[in-house]
Parts: sequence; C-alpha cells; structure tokens
Amino acid sequence: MKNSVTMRDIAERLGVSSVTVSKALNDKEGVSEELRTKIKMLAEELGYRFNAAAKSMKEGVTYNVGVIIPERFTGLSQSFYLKIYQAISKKLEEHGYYGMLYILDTEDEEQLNLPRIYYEQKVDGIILLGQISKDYIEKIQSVDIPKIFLDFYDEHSDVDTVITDNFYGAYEITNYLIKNGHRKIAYVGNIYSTSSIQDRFLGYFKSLLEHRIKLNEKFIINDRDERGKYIDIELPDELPTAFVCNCDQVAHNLVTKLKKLGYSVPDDFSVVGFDNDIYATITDPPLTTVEVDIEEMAKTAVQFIIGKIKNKHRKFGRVQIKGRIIYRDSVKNIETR
Amino acid sequence: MKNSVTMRDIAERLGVSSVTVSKALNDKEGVSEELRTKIKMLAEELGYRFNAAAKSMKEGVTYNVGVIIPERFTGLSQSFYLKIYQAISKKLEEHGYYGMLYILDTEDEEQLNLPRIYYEQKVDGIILLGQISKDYIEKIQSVDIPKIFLDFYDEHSDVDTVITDNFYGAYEITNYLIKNGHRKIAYVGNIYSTSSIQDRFLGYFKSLLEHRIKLNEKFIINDRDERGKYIDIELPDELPTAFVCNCDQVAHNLVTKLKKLGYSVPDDFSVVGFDNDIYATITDPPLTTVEVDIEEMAKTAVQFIIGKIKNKHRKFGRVQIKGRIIYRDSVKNIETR
DNA sequence: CTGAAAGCGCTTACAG
DNA sequence: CTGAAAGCGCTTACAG
Repeated sequence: MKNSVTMRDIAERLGVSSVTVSKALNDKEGVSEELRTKIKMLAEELGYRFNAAAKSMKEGVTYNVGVIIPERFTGLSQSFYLKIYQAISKKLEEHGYYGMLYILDTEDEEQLNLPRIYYEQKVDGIILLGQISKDYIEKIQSVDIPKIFLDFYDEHSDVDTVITDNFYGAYEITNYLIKNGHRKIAYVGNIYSTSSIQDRFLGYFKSLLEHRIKLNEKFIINDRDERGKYIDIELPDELPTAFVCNCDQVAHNLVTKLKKLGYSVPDDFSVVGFDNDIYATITDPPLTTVEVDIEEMAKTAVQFIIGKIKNKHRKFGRVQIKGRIIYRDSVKNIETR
Repeated sequence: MKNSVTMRDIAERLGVSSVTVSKALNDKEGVSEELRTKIKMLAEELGYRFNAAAKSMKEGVTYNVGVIIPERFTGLSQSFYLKIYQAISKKLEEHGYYGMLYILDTEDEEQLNLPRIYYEQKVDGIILLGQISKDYIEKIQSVDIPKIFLDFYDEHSDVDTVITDNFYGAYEITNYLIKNGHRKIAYVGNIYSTSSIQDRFLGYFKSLLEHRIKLNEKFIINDRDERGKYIDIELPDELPTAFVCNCDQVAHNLVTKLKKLGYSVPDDFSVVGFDNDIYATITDPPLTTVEVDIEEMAKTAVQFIIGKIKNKHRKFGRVQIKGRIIYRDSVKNIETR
C-alpha cells in the first residue's frame, strides 16, 4: 500500500497544505467551501483512501471493537451468533467503529490466554458474547479495557451486561398457555445448568404462582446432564397437558419423542420453546416460542461499549431486553374441554 | 489508551534506546541475550502491549484481512459461514494476521457500495465468501486490492478462487449409490440456478456415463424457481430407486414429502444430500451426504490471500477442495433385489 | 481562511 | 552490541 495516495499528494497537486486537506476531507471548519469542493473532487479522482492507521496512532485509539465468541458456540444451528454479530457490526459502523470477530478457541479459554487483539491493541473495547468459563471471566476482568458481557451474565462480577429477558419471556409464554386453558404445565430443562435455563424456569414459576397453580415437582423435567449433554427426556407418570421447554431444540426433541409414543402435538399436548431458532420452524408443527430481540440487544451493547470507550468510568449495570412471543401451531386451546 | 506503556517507557527505565527495545521484543538480532531478557521481563511487568497501529503506519500495512459475507447468507441454518470464518481467522492468526468479518448488507450490494474497511484501508486484502451479484463482482474487480473468492466462482473473471469440489463430490456419492445396486437414480435441483448445483449435476451425470446408465430427463427434478425459492418437488410418474439431492435441505424436504406419501426411507427410496449441514442430521433417517472440507478451504484461501498481499502479482487460479462422503442411514443396498 | 510545527509509537538503515 | 536520525500519514494547537 506504499503507493497509495495521501493527503499530502492531494495538497501538493493543489498547492495547499495537508492541514487544509485534512480539514476539508473531515468536514471541519477552516476551509472555504470552494477549496473544500476542489479537494474532495481531486481526492475522489485520485482514488484517495483514508489511512485509518495514521489516525489511530495519532489519537491512540483504533475504532475497532472486538467481539469475542467462545468456539463451542459456533457449532450447528447456532446462526444466532452470526446474526447478532451482524447487528453489532452494523451498529458499530453507524458510530464510525468496526467489529473484529474473534473466536476464542477452547484451548485458549482453558489456558486463560487473552486474545491477541488485546495484546496488540487492535481494539478499544471488547464485547464478550456467550457464556464463558468463570476463570476466564476473572482473567478478563483483571485487564483494564472497556468490556461488555452480552447474552450471559456472571453473578459475582459487576461488568456491564446486556441479556435477553429470560424471566419475563418464560413468564409471558406460560401465561399464554394458561390463557389457553392449561393448568397442568411442565417445565423442561436442567434448572441447575445455566443461568438462562434457571431464569426461564423462574419466569414459568411466577406465572404459576400468579395463577395459584401449585408447582408440581414431578413437572420439572430434566433435559441434560451436568455437562450440558442432552439426555433422553423422561416423562412423569401423571402427564401434564402442556410443556414449557427451555429452548427450541429441546422442544423439538420432546415433540419427536411424543410423536414416537403415538401422541399428537398440539392435540394431545401443547409444547412451547424459547429462542425462535431453526428448531422452531423445523419442528412439525412449528413451535410457538419466544423470539430474542437481536437488534435491540446489539444496539444496547454497542451503545454501552462506545460509552465506556469514551469514558472508561461509565457504568451501565445489567440490562434485560424483552423478547416477544411468536405464535405458531404447537399450542391448543383446551378451555372447552 | 494514551496512558499505555510504550517501548520508550521501557527504554528509559532501563537507560537504553527504544531501538534496542524494539529489537529485543521482536526477537531481532543486535541485542545481547542478557539485555533482551531484562527488557522482556520489564515489558511483562509493566503490562506493555504492542501498538499495532504504529507498526501499521510505519509499514503501510494493517495485517488485517477482510472477510466479506453477503447478508443473505447469515440467515437460518447457515452456520457454515461462521465455521468457515472461524477456520479462516485461526489460519490468519498463525500468519500474524487478523480477520475482520464484514457483512455486506443487501442495500450496499445493490448500490455497489464497497465496504468501508476498503475505503479506510483497514485491511490489506479481502476474502469474498459466498455468491455475490455480477455487478458487485465487477465493481470489486475494478479496485486494486488483493482478493480471493471463496466458495463460489464467476466464469467471466480471473480472480483467484477456492471452491469445494462439487463435481467430484456428486460424482463420488452417485458412484456409491450405484455400488449399492441403484440404477434408476434421479437428481434433484434446478440445474440452471447456481454454478454449484450445475456442477453437482454434472458429477452425477459423469457417474451415470461411466456406468453406462442412460440419463433419463424425467429424472432431473426441479427444486426451486429462478429466484431460488423452493418449490414443491414433483415426482416423476416412473419412480427412481434413489435420489441425489443438490443439498441437504432439499433432501430433507424430499424425505418429508416421501414420508407423507407413505413411503419409507431408505426402504423404498435411498436419498443422499450434499453439504453435511444441520439438515443432514435433523432428517430421519440421518442423511448420507458430502461434507465440505472447511479446514482445507480456509487454509488454502488464507495461503492465497497472504501470498497476494506479499506479492500482488501472484496468481493462484481456481482451486477445488475435495470433500468426503459421510455415511449415514439414508441409503439401502438393493443389489439382492 | 490557511499553514508550519510537533507528535502519535514504532522500525529501518546506517553509523559507531 | 547499541543507538541517533528519519519517516510512516495523519491531526491538534497555534500563529498569521
């Protein structure tokens, strides 16, 4: 790139100084409109491209924000992460920033290796996307760079965090089942596994409480072992009429199982999911579920990180972004039964 | 970041020059081992972080490579793109480079707006990932920056390209069907739609030719309209015993349809797909399919782009990366029939 | 409105 | 082995 056009080249051609060119191109005051136009036209003509590195060095900032995703979230069916990255980078661009997507591999996560984008000052701040190990959280906390947690949170830390409102989403969708006449409602998910599964459970529970429905312990159905691996879902002896699943994939598994047992959804059982990912539409019937508001999450995260880059002492706390229910065909109104 | 530690800080503390610090930290010769160790230790102690922007400016390069994906590929079930980005960025890192993922939105694609990472010299080269409009290809061709096309190609251009070997993959998987006794084999895909569907068709055709099986025109079954939208698959009057589908998603649709008609897979019909994406495992039975070698594609693309960054006149041509067949349960051996 | 000077943090080429 | 000087391309603060 040594051969590329600089402000100085433009300045020399026009017999002005590079200061003037800089002002003209950056729409700063102190240049006559006439000269500004001339400079801009010549820049265009010569194919001038701004040198971001020079500005970076001068200002001591990069205008890059790292978006870090642990490797294990890049597997099948996780297009959520690509979508949210897209939303983030679009928002960043509106503020004159760029996203650098960094996929943290499992080994580096275990060995607590910070990403090289940190060590080489490639970024002014970091958005951490997706649950990461406790130790890594601590490690990254020890480092003085603006950071945001997105889509997960850690109880022991006071990092500014943007998450989806799991509690409220599960609460709302359980309300919806109750409105459709269901009172025997099970929750499917290992409630000790992740904070989002737990919070969704609590939202479900609150809905029951509000409707004076007693929580039946046998209606809390496990879906995965302590290491997160899905296990075969065991149905209780006394069956509910509806299932609130902690995510669409588990709802999909459940529907498959119910069908194999000869049941029909939603005629015999209503089933709802969470996330509105591919499993929601691939299931037959398609699932009523809670959609995460990706746009809003990205927008908020970007707002926070830029706020912190500009003023490292700013605090935003933990913000929850509400999702919305997507109504499809997996719920039946049984009120008239 | 103005307050961060610089080489000069380290130099002053040690009473040496910053040149020496630079040499020591970069493992260049011209520093005694003793001094080098001292410098490295102090750097560590002070939490020195290298300033990539300064190096960039000095050398006129950024050590960033843009990976550009058109927006429409970030939808449901396309985790392929995140995976390949991951592989690319890992390979880049091995060479001291970084990936910048840039999602080109549909509007910018239509209006032929080049990404801002180009205009601001944020990257030294570009990997274009996923079929992009002809006009945009032309636009980006007009611009003098090292570039690689990945996972698609354009017949009229001579850009260096890395694609999966569609022809060979379809050829091999059709051979496999024939080895399992099938002779009436249909191909499912609109062969005028994309180059990969067409190439896969040709691989299928070659396999037929080699086995002296006549191509039956009725066995070429359309799956989408000219705008790429899936249409209902129409089965021919005389039915084949096996279907080669141009992708897993279409294979999934086909299996669903066959089941609705009361048929069983693979007992009544064998079905194979291509891509080995989520549809391959979500289908019941899971599909025998062709897996794309993401690692190898990424590695090759990175090798090419860095080669071109270092020497812009280097040419690599069009390289095809072979996939491999993943054997699952959607094919039945009917030889003994 | 216009521009000379200084500086951001590094590296290269050269001198000692 | 060590370092003074120059320069990468921009912007800021100031002078005219």
